[in-house]
Amino acid sequence: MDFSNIKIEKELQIVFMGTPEFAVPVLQGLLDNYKVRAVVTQPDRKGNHNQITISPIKKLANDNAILVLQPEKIKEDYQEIINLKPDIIITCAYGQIIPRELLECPRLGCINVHASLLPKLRGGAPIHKAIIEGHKKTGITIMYMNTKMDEGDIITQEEIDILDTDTASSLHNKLSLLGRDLLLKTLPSIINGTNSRIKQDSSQATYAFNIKKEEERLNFNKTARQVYNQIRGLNSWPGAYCIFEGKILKVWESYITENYPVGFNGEITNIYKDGIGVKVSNGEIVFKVVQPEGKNKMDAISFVNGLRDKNIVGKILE
RNA sequence: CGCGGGAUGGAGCAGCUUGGUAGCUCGUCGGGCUCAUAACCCGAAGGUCGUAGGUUCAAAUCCUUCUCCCGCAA
Repeated sequence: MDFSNIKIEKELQIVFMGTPEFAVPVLQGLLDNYKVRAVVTQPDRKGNHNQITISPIKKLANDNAILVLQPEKIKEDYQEIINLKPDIIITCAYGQIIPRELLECPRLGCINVHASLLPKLRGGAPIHKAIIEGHKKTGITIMYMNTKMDEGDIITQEEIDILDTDTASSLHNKLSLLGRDLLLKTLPSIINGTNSRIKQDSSQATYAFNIKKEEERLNFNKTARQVYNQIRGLNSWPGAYCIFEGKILKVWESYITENYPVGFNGEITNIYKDGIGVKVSNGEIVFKVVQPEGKNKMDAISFVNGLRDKNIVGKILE
């Protein structure tokens, strides 16, 4: 065994930038194999009431006694990172565009772990969009960063199938682990300079920008398949919703039936043993797990049981 | 102190304004009917009404404290 390489790697100055749960396995993988000099993550945010939410990455960094930096605007506030003289910066779902000065700082460059097969699905919500748009496969791309969103040169990619039963949450977890593995597999070649570097074909690019509130709302004029994809594509965050009697009703789980009910799109067709049937343009979808405004998730039957007027067949969801 | 909803048997809710024997739809268990059933009928178990304190003859209900959950907004 040649331990000299490992020694060099251990002495690398690695800075990791990331924020949500998706980046946690990636950072953990790095920690298990390398020394991480510092972690950059988004500032703490105020949640409900006064509760302050710190990012999962900050939590992990704290547990490992690693320096944490949380610039409000990385675009202006990056000198502290440069002062660390990083050899390489690794980002994964950080949440802000990294400025040129920082990109040009590390001798091995800035590399990013992105959850799609670039140039497809550039942007902040590639996992959600892959499911919502009904893609059959997606994957992980390890790439060099530039000043634009997910447009840098590709180092390596790995593909994964999207199952019909996948949700954004399950796909998120698979991709997160795949991202970790692919990064660890690729990193040695980046460190010794033997990696490949392929320009993206921007004419093939598609985009997956962050989900807007309006994109979370169900549209029952669409097909059962489209509604189904939207529901599982937004599970377990932020959730698809519709309006029932003036209030938000989130829908977490559903399935498609073979029925072709008559009536308006959005009309409640039936109360089944395991859910609420709703008419859509080309058939019927059944809501299995829902969540009324201000309440916890519950199975749809419990929701019906708790209603004052349980006779909701014929009512319209908007 | 960003805005708002909520905590009541295993689940989901009502009751609180106008204090006075704990209610509804389910689930569970037992029995019945049935070729059969997720259907129907009969019966039973199961709750210190989130925590702590206060007012009162009497508090799920009124007042105050704390904890936790959730929607929106960031």
